[in-house]
Amino acid sequence: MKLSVRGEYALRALIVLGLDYIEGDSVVRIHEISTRQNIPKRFLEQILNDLKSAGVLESKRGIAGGYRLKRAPENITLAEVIRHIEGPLAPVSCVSERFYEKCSCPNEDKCAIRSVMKEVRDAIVKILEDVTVAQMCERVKKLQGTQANPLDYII
Amino acid sequence: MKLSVRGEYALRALIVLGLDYIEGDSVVRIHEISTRQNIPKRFLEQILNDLKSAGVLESKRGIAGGYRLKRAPENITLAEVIRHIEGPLAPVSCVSERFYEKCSCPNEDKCAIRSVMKEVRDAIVKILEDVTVAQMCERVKKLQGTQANPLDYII
DNA sequence: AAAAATGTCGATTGATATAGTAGAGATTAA
DNA sequence: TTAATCTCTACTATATCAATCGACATTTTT
Repeated sequence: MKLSVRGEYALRALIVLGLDYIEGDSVVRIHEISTRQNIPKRFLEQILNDLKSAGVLESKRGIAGGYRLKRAPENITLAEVIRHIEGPLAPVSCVSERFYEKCSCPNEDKCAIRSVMKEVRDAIVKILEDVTVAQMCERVKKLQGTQANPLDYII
Repeated sequence: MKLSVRGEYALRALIVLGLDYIEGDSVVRIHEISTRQNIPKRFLEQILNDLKSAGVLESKRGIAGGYRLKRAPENITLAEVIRHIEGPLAPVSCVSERFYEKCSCPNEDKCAIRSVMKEVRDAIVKILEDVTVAQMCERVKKLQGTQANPLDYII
């Protein structure tokens, strides 16, 4: 699958936004996410905007602007996010459900590689479709204890 | 993980060589593998040579030359092959056992993404470390019936 | 109305990886 | 000696990735 840096940044940003998520209109600035997660700001801009167009985030402009989750973190799976940012989860596109592409092998239906890669795909999808942003936030809390860890911030 | 074309070609070639594998000195020409599997010949040359230096294949030069498996197909796992051709199986190198690299997140030990990606890595590795070239050949036979399928060859 | 802090959008860049090609050489069997 | 093979190194074209930039739009505060 090989997650790109872009995809990793997306997930890191979503954790920040997930931890911040409260019903209400609270919003987090790009700059804050960038600083807390050590992500180049201009690059992060693109990514957040992309997640907005995916319907994962919403934004507020102007001086008190920023981003927040558009949906509850329980309803955002890693699979959805990664698919939107990176494309197929499958190791080869000839076994991808949503991004299928014919491959160059002589007979796709009877291809042994394909059958193995389908297993790999299923294993990946099973995990990534199960894990939500909310669960990632849980893990963060469990791993770090309930109070914010100073190391989470760049000084 | 995103298998590259190079990696896929390597596996396709290994299936041909696995099916051909008999104790003895029988050898398959690059040209034949290239034709049967629809792989650019000069590109395949590199790949087979690479698998040779990995200790997976051996070769014979000269007019009756070609390649064959150096070890029994039961002892060659897909994990080994892909790792040699492509590098890490893990989606991010900060969870790779053999190709570990530090990532840019603020605190790697307490990183939630890392913990998910570790699960993904384990799932991938479990499959790919289990499946051998011999098993791939079994699957081919099962999928195609015991006699060679004409579609296997480019006419 | 103006200023300042934010998000928005499209283009550009530099580095690296990928897929493939090319040429000259070494080895072996007939 | 010839012809068919593998071997080795280099090259190239294209795509992708990570990041940067500039100009613009929106909103709040003063």
